[in-house]
Amino acid sequence: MRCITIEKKIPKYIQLKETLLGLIESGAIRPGDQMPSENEIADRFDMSRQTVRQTLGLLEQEGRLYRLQGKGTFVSEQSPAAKTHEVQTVGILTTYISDYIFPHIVRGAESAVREKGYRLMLSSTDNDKAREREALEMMLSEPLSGLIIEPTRSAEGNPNVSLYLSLSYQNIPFIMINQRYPEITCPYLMVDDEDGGFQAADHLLSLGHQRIAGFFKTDDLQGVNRLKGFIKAHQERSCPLSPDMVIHYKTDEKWTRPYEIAMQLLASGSARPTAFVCYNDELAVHLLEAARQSGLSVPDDLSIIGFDDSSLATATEVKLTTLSHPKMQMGVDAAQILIDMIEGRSPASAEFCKLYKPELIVRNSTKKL
Amino acid sequence: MRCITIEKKIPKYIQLKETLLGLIESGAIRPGDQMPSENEIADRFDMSRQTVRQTLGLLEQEGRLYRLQGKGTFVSEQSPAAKTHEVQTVGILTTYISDYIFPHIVRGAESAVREKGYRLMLSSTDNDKAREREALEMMLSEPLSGLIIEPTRSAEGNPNVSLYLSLSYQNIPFIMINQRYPEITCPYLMVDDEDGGFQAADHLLSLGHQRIAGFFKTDDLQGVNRLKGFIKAHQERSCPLSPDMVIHYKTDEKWTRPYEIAMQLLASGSARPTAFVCYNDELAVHLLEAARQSGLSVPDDLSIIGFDDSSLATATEVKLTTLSHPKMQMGVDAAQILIDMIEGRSPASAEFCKLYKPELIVRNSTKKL
DNA sequence: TGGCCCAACATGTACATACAAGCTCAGTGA
DNA sequence: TCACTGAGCTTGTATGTACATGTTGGGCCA
Repeated sequence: MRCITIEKKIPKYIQLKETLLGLIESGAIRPGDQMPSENEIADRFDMSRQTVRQTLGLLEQEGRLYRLQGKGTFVSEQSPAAKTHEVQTVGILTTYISDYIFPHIVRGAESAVREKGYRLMLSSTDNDKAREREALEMMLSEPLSGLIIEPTRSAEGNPNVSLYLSLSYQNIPFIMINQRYPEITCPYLMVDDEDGGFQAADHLLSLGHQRIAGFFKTDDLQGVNRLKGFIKAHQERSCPLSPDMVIHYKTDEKWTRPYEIAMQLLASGSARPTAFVCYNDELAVHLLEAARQSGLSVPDDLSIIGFDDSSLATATEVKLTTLSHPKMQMGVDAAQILIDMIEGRSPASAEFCKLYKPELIVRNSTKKL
Repeated sequence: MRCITIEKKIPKYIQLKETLLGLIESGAIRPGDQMPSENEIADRFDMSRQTVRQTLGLLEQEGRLYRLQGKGTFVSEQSPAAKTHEVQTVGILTTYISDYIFPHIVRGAESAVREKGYRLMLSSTDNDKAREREALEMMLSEPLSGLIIEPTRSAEGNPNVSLYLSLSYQNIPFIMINQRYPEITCPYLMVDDEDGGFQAADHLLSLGHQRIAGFFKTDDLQGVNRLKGFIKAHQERSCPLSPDMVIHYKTDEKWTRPYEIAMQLLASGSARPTAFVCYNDELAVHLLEAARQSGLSVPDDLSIIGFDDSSLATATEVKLTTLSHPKMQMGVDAAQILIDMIEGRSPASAEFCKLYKPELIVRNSTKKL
C-alpha cells in the first residue's frame, strides 16, 4: 500500500521524460527524427500540453532535443556518445617541473593517466606557497576528477590547508607524493628518505669512515628525513657525530653554502672529513668539483655518496655511488591509485601509504678507508 | 511607431529576467539573500505567478538562483566571478616529457601560461605517431583555447595532417616548436640547428682539425639540420669530408650504435678522427666515455663538442664545449605568442617564425691541434 | 504558370486555478 | 517544559484557456 503511494509520487513530467528517453534509446525515435507534436503527446499520454512542455523543456535543456518554433521538436544527434566517453581530467601539482627528478615523476604520471583515458593538467608552484594557492584555484576552476600533489616547502607549515580540506569536501580525491602535510589525511607515496639517509651513512661507516659530513637541504621534509637516517646510522654504529659535520642549507643556497662549507671542511687538515653524504646527486656532482679544487681525488682521498641515481651520477668520470629509487614509477603508481579512487575501485583508505625503499648503488665514488 | 512595436515584442518573462538580474548586479539583492516570493513578484510586477516561475526557472538554470521548496528562492554566491574570469586552457604536446631539455621547455610554457591566467594541459607522444593522434583527440575532447605542439618524428611524413587542419578549421590557434611539419602552415619557433651544426664544425675547423666525425640523430629534422650545417662548414672551408665521418643513428640506437662506431673510429690508427661533433650533450658525455675507454684524453687527443648546454655539460670533469640555446625561453615565447593569438592581439601571421641562434660556449673539451 | 494569401499546425508566451509538498513558527495540550 | 499540531507561508506539480508567432503547403487569383 505504502509502496504504491510512494511510486505514485513520481511526478508525471518525470515519468514522461523517462518514457521519451526510453523511446529514443531504444531506437523507436531516432536522432534527427521529429517528435510527435506537443498536443499529440498530450493526447496520447492523457495529460495537458503544459505538462508535456515541461518535460520537453527538461530534455531540451539536457541537449537531447531541440525545438524549432513553427516546425516541431526533434531528437538531437550525438548525445549518447558525448555522454559515455566524456574525457575526465586529472591534475598534477609539483614544486618544480624541469629540475632533476621531477620530470620523471611527471612523465610517469602523464603516461599512466593517458593510458587510462584521462587528460593531465599540469601546474607547478616553484616551491612558493602563494603560487600553490593560485595554481590550485586555477586548476579547480573547472571540475577536476582528481589531483596528484607534491607539497610545497612542507617543513614550514601550510597556509593552504583550507584549500585541501575543501577538496575533501567537494569529494575530489587527491594523493600526495614525495612529501606530506601532517595536517591532511590522504593517501601518499614517498621514498623512504630516512632509510636512504641511513643506508648512505651506514655504507660509509661500514667502510671504516669515522668523520662523515652530511649536507642536507632542510626546507623540505625529504632533506630532514634523510638527515634523520644519517644521524640514526651514527647512533646505531655508536659513532660520535660532531655538529659541524651536519650542514643544513636551503633551496636558494644550493649553489653557494654547501660548496663553501665543503671547501672549508676539506681544508681543515687532520680533522678533515673522509666522506660526504649529499642530499642528492646534483649536490654530489657539485661537491665532486670542490674535491677537485681542493686537490683531493675521489674516492681515494674522499668518498662521496649521492641520492636519486639521476643521469648526473654516471655522467661524471668518477661514477657516483648513490641511492636509487623508482622515480618514474612513483608517478605511474600515483596516477593509478588516484584513478582507482576516482572510479571507486579502491580499497585504499585515507591512510593508504606506500614507501619506496631506496636501493644503494655502489659505484666508484666510495672506497674502504 | 515600429520601434515601439519591436520593443513591445520582448516577452514579459525576459523583461523580468533582465530586471531581476539588474537588481542582483546593482547589489539591491545580494548573494545569499532571499528573493521575494513568487506571488510577491507577480503582484509587484503585475503578472501571473506562472510567468514569474518561468523567469525564475531560467535564472536557476543559469546558476544565478537556487530554489528550496518550502523555504524560498535565493541568490547564488559566486556567479559573477565564475562568469567573468572563466579560466581558459592551453595544451602542450611534446615528444618526451622527462628527457633532457624538454622539461625546460615545458616549464617555461607552464610558467608563462600560468602567469597569464591560463591552465596548461600536458601530453606527450613518446615520438609515436599513433599516440600523437590519441593525445590530440583526447586533449581536444574539451575545448582548448590553443595548442603548443612539438612535432613527432618530423622527418618521416605526417599521417595526422588532417587533425592539424581541423584545428585551423575549428579556429584553434596553434604554434609549433623545435620542428615543423612542412605541410602545415603555422607560426613556429625553433633553434637554428643548421647554424648550430655549422658553428660546431667551423669552430673545430678553425682550430685546425681536419678529420672530424659527426654523429647525428636523423629521425628528426633537428639532427638533419645540424648535419646540414656540419657539411656546409666543411664546404665553406674547402675541407673534404669522408662519408664514413658522418654517422647517422635513430633514437632507439642512441645508446648503442654511436658508441660502437666511435670506438671503431678511435681505434683506426692514423686515419683516426681528431674531433667529434655530437648531436647533443647526452651523446657527447657518452662518447667522452668512449674516449676514456680508448685511452685517449680529452681535449689533448680528441676534441668533443656537444649541443644544448644542458646540465650534463658541466657535470663532467672535462667541461664540455657546446652550443647553447634558450631552452626555457622557447617555452615562454611559445606560450606568449600563442596567448597573443588567442586574445587576438597578434599581428603574427601564419608565417610567423622565430629562429634562435645557438651560441657557442667554449669550455675545455676542444683544443687547437 | 507563377505569385500571393491564408488555413492548418507547430511552438512560444501569458494567465488562471487547484492542489501537493516542504518549511516555520505560534499556539495548544499533556 | 516539552512535544505535537496546524495555520500560513514557501515552492512544486498539474491542468485549463487564450492568443502570438513561425512554418508549411495548398488553393486562389492574375
